[in-house]
Amino acid sequence: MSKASLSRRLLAWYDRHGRKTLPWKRKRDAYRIWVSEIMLQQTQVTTVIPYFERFIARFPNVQSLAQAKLDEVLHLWTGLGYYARARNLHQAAQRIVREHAGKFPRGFEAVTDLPGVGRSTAGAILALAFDQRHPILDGNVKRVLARYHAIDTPVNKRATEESLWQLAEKHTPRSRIADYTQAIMDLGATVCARAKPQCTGCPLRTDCRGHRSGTPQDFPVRAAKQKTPVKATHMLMIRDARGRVLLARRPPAGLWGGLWGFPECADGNVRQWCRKTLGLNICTESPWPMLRHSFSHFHLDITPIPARLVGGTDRAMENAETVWYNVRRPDRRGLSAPVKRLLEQLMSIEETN
DNA sequence: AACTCGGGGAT
DNA sequence: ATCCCAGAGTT
Repeated sequence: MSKASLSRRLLAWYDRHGRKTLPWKRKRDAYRIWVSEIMLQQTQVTTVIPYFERFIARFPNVQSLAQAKLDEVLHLWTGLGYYARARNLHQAAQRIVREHAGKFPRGFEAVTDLPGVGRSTAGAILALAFDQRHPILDGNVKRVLARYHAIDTPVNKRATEESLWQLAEKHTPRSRIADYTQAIMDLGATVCARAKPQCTGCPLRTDCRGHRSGTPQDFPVRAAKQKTPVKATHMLMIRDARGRVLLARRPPAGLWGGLWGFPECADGNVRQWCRKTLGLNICTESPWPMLRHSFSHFHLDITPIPARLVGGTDRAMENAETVWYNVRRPDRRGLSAPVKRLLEQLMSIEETN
């Protein structure tokens, strides 16, 4: 047994080696901490930073976010993934303005009641913003605790996760909660990294059972998952006489919910599908090379098919759900990563014309 | 308790 | 190519 508690050693390490210059730590503002915590769900810090900077520059406070159009919020989320986070963030901002007079709530129940905020994110926000004592259990904490206690049951199982919550609660100190919360995440992100943990520099190594086992990298244990299936789709890049391309808004929920994308069809007669479904006559050109887009649960093989509109533009195709998009002048819409990439390729073709 | 939901960095 | 990341919501 070590003399000092885990939290005490962790805080001493944090005072020397913690990350204190992250953009959302420039000042202790619940709004900024909330936005950062949502962006950081299942997303690495280095990926989030430029998105966070742009988002805060455009929406510096909860009022500006609440008043924004969803299309613009999704636009600033384009490429970040998990777009339900953006929809929930927008809706939660409106509820904070309406139900909490524009002030971020300080009660745990009120915070978890906000869409997109669960047990761990609520704990992190309240700990980091208001120094309230709540445990968190994100990927970093799971890894640190699973190694420290050499937990050999899968962490992605219910029972293990519940015991990890108990350990997280037990280790959370009575004071300096904000620093401790940042400290255990920083340790997990740097010293106690997923690969090649640097145990030499770890303040917990004296009584870490994972380190004692000799193979700390074997923790945490995860249940094997089945291999990801492959799906296929065709994205129709229909261009009119002016070089504009047809985009349609996807359904508000589900995959890429609320984002704008190309009409998609399965394999078959593309021209016939287009006439029956969209009421448009087109002539297709030779397909572009297939591109694979990988999700956590399946791969999507995308075949981009450029096509020309035959005949005039149908007035019915200009409405709230469809638009003839000018690739030379991108506007503020949410786009999935592959659609954004294809639009940029279309634009570079326009440039050479 | 198991699925669904993105994209990218690291390996 | 796989793994996993400051997880939450739905079924």
